Parts: sequence; structure tokens; C-alpha cells
Amino acid sequence: MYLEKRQEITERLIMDKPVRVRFAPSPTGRPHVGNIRTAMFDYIMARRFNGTFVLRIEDTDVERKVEGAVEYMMDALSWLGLEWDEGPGKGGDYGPYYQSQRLHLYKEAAEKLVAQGNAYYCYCSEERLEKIRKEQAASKQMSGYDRHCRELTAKQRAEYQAQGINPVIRFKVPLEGQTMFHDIVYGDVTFENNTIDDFVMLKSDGYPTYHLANVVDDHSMKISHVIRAEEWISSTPRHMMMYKALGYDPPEYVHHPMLVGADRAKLSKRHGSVSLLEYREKGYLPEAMFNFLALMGWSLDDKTEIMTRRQLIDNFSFERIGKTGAFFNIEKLDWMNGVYMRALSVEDFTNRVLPFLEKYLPPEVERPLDAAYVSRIAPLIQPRINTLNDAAAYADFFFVDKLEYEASMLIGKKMTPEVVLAALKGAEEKLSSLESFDQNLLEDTLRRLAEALGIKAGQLFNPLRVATTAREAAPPLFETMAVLGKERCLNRIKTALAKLDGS
RNA sequence: GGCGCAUUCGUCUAGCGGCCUAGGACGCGUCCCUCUCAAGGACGAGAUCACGGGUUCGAAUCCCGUAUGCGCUACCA
Repeated sequence: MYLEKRQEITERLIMDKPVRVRFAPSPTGRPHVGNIRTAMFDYIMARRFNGTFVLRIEDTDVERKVEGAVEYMMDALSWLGLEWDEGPGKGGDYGPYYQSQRLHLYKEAAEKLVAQGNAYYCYCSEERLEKIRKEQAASKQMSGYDRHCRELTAKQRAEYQAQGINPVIRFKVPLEGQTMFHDIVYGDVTFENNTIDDFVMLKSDGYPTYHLANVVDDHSMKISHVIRAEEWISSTPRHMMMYKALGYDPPEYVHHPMLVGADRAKLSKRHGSVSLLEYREKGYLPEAMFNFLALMGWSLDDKTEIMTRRQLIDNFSFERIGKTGAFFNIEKLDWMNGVYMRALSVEDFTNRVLPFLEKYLPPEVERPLDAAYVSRIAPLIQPRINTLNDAAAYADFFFVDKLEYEASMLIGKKMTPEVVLAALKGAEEKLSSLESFDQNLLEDTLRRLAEALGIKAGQLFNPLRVATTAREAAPPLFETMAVLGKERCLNRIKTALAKLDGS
């Protein structure tokens, strides 16, 4: 019943106005999986309710800005199929979509708030701010700006101005009362106004802080739902205050839990492999990644896990977003990627694995690879690897001429060199007289040979496997040999015999 | 320190007052299948639902407190 009520509320909120959501990354580096998961919620939400997905670049921190970060971001979004409807590369009616190109809007809003008495110029130096922070920390007082410039007289302002100080604009937070907002995931959240300090809206370089830019843009871009990580909950009351002072209607808020590292702390670069693009390089499939990421912090029911993009979109609902931080479990991703890999058609798999083989196979292997040959190998490796870049290490023996292994590998447990020698010699003889190297014929021939030699099938197959693949675990023998072909197999058996002689 | 949010198997999660002696998945173990390896199938171990009080005939589910974790506390986002 409780759930139904919430659902009703959500549906109504959605009906009220067209759904417009935005993903608003700050171009400070490679996009990590946590960022992208937020974008995914935006995308799914937009598609689910026939809305618009806006990409907006929050490049308001000149110092942290990283060259190429926007391209990385767009690359990552595109790889996952998170296509945006408005934004860089797409245009739209609410641009520009780079905040650095919208500076006049923020300035205008900030000055309006100053004129209304909701904000003020602050001339405090960084040194002073640093000093009060230290004092506050030492005396364990509440931290935050001490409102030194809140009630400056016109004369005082003129004096500071004359000193050539570029002021910041701070919001005048009410000293009393509470600010409350409703979050669709977390419910009602209330803050005492006296725990919030007079935050900076406009920096002295003329750039806005996140808080101001966010409010101005979400309003002017007609954003209906703000979807962002839980870390923003504490900032939301500031945003509410600005909406109110500016006379805007606030959007709906959907905060979602964060992705955490192994130490349960907010995911960041020090947690290692967190950049989304790294998963592409490691050979994960975008559809698996999409499915997996959607399940971090969201679930459909008590059992469904493998879902197509369409199913994920059609079944998405806020009510099913969880509230607790999720740890990125790579082992489960590996499993899920394997599921998706096995579901691919051979042709599709071949096309996807080809570049990975090109890249990771040893340098002596001639390039470009023969696509027809790869497509014969593909079905043998497809069910046995979990990521595309496992392919090269797993299937190298199909490509490499000189196999490296110890002679002792040929002699399995409960086997003697004599038996192995006889088995391989017998195989060499039988196989060389074979006209076709068909998988069924091979099996038939070799099983018969084992029988004739008076050994178990495995006692023949195992050394043969090592001889032809240089490993004890490999794809099924006869299929493998059929793909390798007669000449290569016989050569490898000869090499194995030589190794046995030498030992 | 202040404020906010959270807390169910190792991990991701189901659970919305009786269906819960808590379900599923990954991983792990045993077995089956089998030329090895995967895949697949069967079975199993694994959670006193953070703890303590309350409310109720009945609580993992509601309330209060405590603990712990995380987030915010920047002219970062």
C-alpha cells in the first residue's frame, strides 16, 4: 500500500510536465562508472517516459578542467548507447550546453539576488577564510563562513572596491527556520537553516559555483527531474533556497546511492579501474555493462537479472532504486559478460573479437588476421571466455607456429612415457593417412586407435591435446584439430615426439 | 566537531506487519554430463535481518535510542 501510494505520487509528478532530464558532468577526467551510471538513470528515465535527455557540460572549474575530457565523456556515453537528445554535438533549443558559454546568465541571476537582498558581495581573502576554518576546526565549532561581509555598509564596500578586490557573491542563508525537500528515493529530508553557511554562488573570476549554475540552468533548460548521486543531498537545501529566492519552481529530485570502492568509500580514481572506457578496453560488452550497471542500486524483482535494454527501460521505476551504496563486484560482471558473449551469434562474436585478437596476439602472428579462419575458431572459444580480451591468450595456439611447453606436460597422471610415445606415434600414422580432417572422422579414427592400443580414450586424447594446443585445457579436441588442419596437426605431433625423445 | 543519509548471506539484492524455519544471483563446495576446459543440470555451505528498547495477538518490515559506515561541511563538482 505504501508502495502504491508512492507510485501514484511519482506517476502524477511525471504527468504534470514533460520529462526532461540532464546529465551534467564536469570535464575533469575520464568518466568513471559511477558517473556513467547516473547518466544511465537519466537515459532510462527519458526513454521510459518519452522525455528528453540533455547533456550539459559543467565546465565551471577552470583549474580542474582537463583537455579532452568532454570527448572521453561523449565516447563513453556513446559506447553504452546512452544517446543524448540535446547537448554538445546535437544542438537543441536551450543551448549553449557548455556552462562556460552561459556566464552572463549566472551573473545576471546572482546580481538579481543581490539587488533583492538575498545575496551579497564578499571581499574576504582566502587567507582569512583559511584562518577561520583552522580556528573552527581547533575549537570544534560549526564550520563555514562567518558572515563577515553579510552586512557591509555601502561605504565599506566602496573601500574594498577601491583596494581592487574582486568580490565573490554569497547567498544570504536565512538564520532561522528549516528547509525541506522531497526526494523520490529518500523521502522527505529536512535541514535546519542555521546549519547552512552563506555559500558562494559566483566566484571572483566571474564563474559560477555548481550550486548557482545548476539552479539557473536546470530552470532555464526546463529540467523536470534532477537525477544525481546521494552525495548531493546535503547541497539540495541550498538549491531550494535559490529556487525560492529566484522565484522558480524547483524540479523533482531523485538522488540515488553511490557506487563505492572495496573500502566502502565513494568511488574515485584511487580505487583503480573505475574508468568506464577501461571496461571497453578489457573486452566487456556494452550491453552487459548496461545491464550490470542498471542492477547496481536498482532491481526489478527478486530474481530477474538478465534484461535487455528495452526491458530495463520499460520496467524502470524510481520506487525500485535502493538506498544503500553498492560495491562494484567485478566477478559478477565477468559472469554476466560471459552470458552476453555466449548469446551473440557467431558472426557477431567474430566481428567483436577480431580487433582484440589483432591487438593482443603475439607480434610474430601475421596481420591482418584471416577473418574466415577466425570465424571458425570463434565458436570454439566463445563459450569459454568471459571477456573479449581473454581470447588472445586462450586461442593463441591457433595462430602461433611454435608452441612452447614442457615435455612432461605430455605425460599425464597415471601415464608412462612409453604409452604416450606409442599413442602419439599411432596417431601420427593414422592421421597422416586420413583424406579429410573432418571432426567426426577424427573422433572415429582416434577412438578406434585407442581401442587398438588397449588404452582409454582419454589416455590418447590428453597427450594429443597437449601436442596440438600446448595446454591441458582447451576447446574440444576434434573440432580444434579440424580447424588447425592436417598439416599443422601432424607437424605438432612430430614436434611432441621429438620433445619426448629429447627428454 | 556539526548536519544529512544509510545498515538483510563475502558481494549485488528481494522483502512495504502474518505467505520468512528470510527468496534469488555472483562467488565457493560436492555431484551429474563429458576427450580436457567451459557451458548446462542437481544439491549444499553461507544472514541470530547492526545492537538495545518499545508499539502490536504478531516486526527484517512501524517508532525511539545507541553503534557503525558513508556523504557534505572549498571562490571542487
